[in-house]
Amino acid sequence: MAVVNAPTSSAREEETLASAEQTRPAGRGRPRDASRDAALRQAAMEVLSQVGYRALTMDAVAAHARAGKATIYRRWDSKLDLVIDTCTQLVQRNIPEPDRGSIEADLGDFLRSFASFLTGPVGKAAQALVGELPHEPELAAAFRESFLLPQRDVLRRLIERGVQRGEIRADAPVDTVVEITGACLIYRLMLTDEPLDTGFVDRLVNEALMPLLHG
Amino acid sequence: MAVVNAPTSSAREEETLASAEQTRPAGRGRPRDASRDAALRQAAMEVLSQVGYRALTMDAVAAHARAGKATIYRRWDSKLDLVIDTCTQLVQRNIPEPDRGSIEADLGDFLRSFASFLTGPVGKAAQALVGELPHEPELAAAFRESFLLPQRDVLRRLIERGVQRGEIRADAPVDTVVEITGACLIYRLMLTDEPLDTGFVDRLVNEALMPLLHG
Amino acid sequence: MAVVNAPTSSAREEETLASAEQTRPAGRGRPRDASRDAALRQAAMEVLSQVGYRALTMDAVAAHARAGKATIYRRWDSKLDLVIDTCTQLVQRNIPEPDRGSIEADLGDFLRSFASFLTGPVGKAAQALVGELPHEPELAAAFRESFLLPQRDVLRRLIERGVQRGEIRADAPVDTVVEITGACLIYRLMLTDEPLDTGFVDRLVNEALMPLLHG
Amino acid sequence: MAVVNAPTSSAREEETLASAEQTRPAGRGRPRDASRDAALRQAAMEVLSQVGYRALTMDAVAAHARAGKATIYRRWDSKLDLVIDTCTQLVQRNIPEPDRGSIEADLGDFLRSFASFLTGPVGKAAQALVGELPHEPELAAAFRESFLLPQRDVLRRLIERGVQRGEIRADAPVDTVVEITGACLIYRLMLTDEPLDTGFVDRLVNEALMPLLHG
DNA sequence: GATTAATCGAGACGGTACGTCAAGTCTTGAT
DNA sequence: ATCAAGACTTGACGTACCGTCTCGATTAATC
Repeated sequence: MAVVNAPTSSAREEETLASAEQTRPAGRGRPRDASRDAALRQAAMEVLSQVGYRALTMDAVAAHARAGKATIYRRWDSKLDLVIDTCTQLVQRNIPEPDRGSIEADLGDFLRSFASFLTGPVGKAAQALVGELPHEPELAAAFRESFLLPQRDVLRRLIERGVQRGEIRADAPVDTVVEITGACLIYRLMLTDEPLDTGFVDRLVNEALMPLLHG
Repeated sequence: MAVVNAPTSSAREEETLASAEQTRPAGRGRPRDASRDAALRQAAMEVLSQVGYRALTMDAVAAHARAGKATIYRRWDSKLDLVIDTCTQLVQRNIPEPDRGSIEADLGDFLRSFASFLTGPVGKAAQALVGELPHEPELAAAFRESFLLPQRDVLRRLIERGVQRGEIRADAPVDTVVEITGACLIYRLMLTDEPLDTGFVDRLVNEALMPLLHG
Repeated sequence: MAVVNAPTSSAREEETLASAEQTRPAGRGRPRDASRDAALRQAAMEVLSQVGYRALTMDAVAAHARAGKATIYRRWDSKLDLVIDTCTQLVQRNIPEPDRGSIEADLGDFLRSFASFLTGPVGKAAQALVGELPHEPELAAAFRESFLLPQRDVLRRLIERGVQRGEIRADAPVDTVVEITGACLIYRLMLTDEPLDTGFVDRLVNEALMPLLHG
Repeated sequence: MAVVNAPTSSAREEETLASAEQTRPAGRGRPRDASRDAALRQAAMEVLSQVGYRALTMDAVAAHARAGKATIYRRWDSKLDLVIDTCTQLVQRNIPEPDRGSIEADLGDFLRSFASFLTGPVGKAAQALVGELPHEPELAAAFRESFLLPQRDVLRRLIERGVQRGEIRADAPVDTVVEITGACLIYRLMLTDEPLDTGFVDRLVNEALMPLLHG
């Protein structure tokens, strides 16, 4: 998977996609125009959320960004690579971690903000990638690392703080609650035609998460 | 969306995809060979589960079924249409409804069998379609009707029988439990690299569903 | 090459296309509808003179004649076969042989009538076939036998009568004159945009044919 | 009709096909690879003379030239267009104009070389196009301009030199002789199974053309 | 009069070529 | 070495046609 500002040939697969931003060694010729990165990613995002992954064409992205296709392929190896990087780029540091002293308040805050984030263009883009996951291990890894894990980790920390505060019983099924939470958000986002809104989040917290945690 | 054995132009969109099998009004020419329907659907299923949706080509399906491409396009409007119909066709009547007199036993039975069904080729195919849902309203409707609703309905009936038997408190959050169940299955199937197996199902029932129902 | 009213499998290649009309042995089932022959030939002729050989489709011919394609293929082996037979059918007995006692009058009469015949639909059809001649030996043979030879023979007889009457010197280059005549008619018909009309025929006779014959 | 190195949309129909070679206005992208033009034309010529016009497929031409089909369609609008251009390209400057001081020698020289040219692949290709002439006015114009007119013009000049030298009577039917000559060559080339060889040319000159010119 | 078999229109069938379009690579001149 | 532009190969797309086959419905000759 190509990495922005790194020679395509360099293999640094072990790194996280998130830390992809990196500079070319030094170079003798004209330096890369960093503004093209942003323009291309934005173009990709626009096209992706408008027509979906399958109907996204590299020519369309190039045209949207008034760029040449080579300028894209100099940065990313493939259409898939471009889309992955574009999406993960946006997820980074978009996950706030509330700490208001109450597990119920923290849960609500976090889920509401995460839900509204998923409702945006990133959510649409993510959905477009789901179909590719089984046949693209790299994509699958990146997807989990960028979309699933961070949300999971924040959530787990929230709950653990609640445990330490004594709000939650010690033997609460944390893993299960975390999984349920992620699953329900994604489910509504991608499969159901029901809204992923505040009402839903509140109901989820009150009827499922809190009861399970309180035992 | 084209319907087998009905002229493509005929609009009977209101019907369920499941009941799609239908005969042309009268027709004086050579009738459609019903065995081609099956052969094509099977070929589509094979190719789909082998290489995924994006890499599935109509030529490959045609070759697999020893059919001409026109024979495919006579029945379905597009690659997407073929795949949708092929999948929904398979989901029908694959959902058993256990009734062993105990909500816990019924839940376990049902989830185990549904999970193993999802793990099969149909699940793989379904995943390939998720990315298209936002841009294909018809597909979305068919998907929900075939994949989501039947499972939901069976589950709800299971729970309601439990309520009637007095196993479950009357004010249990049935809708939420139903949604959680579906969401968790799909989540594991499509997004996580963790297995959708018996252990997972049992844990889900014991740690989440039963507690929520018992209150 | 198939022959009307004869089983396709019967090989009677030695016969002239012209004598193609022939009856099936006896047969037990429903007899061929002779009126379909004519309808199909006429339909073929119409389509051929309208859109040319390449753009002629069997479906179009069938539709024009309100016939099924099988009804065509029962009579002719292929598109080419149909067209050949249709054309040669029309050439037969369309070549009058004038005998007014003067070579000049006979020549003029004959060429005028032949020219007007060529100007009709048969000429258009014939032109459509020229491109196939090099790759279809059977067609080439039929074409020569039906289009070229009869005209040549009549012409040669006309000239020989002139020789016998003493109008023409005995050592006139008859073969060459005959060839020139045919060549010039075809040339104007197929390649030139100049008309194949009475004026042209008269000029040909006066400026070329008669001088050559008189020496 | 498309023109090499000119955008297909540009309408410069008034120009001769022969002068078709032309450069795009300025163009900032990668310029057309001129070597592909030649490779494609040669491939077309090879396929054409091997299998004929009808059996010529664009895929075959592309494969022969190791080119993509898009590369063909970027230059020519259709199979017919490709073939026309390929042929007319070859005719240009293939017509020598002998001047040995004697009409008889000049005629013989010219006809022999033209006949041997026609006997080659270009002649075969030309034949394949005759059937399309009535339905393709552009083709017809190009065909006449490339195949018919140049030969006619050279011939007429030959004869006129003979007139000026006093070899030929002033009132010789030049037009008719010219037309006869072209007609007889084409006739043998395309319709007859008799050879278009030296013997035929000599006979034509001796028995028809010279007598008509000498009166 | 019932049977039989070949015909009829209609149109589905396998196959092949069509002309279009997208992915990813390469080549211009210019910066 | 980069940029925009766009030509390049490859390969799938969905359409159209050929020649074959299959359906129900005629239509004679045979039984």
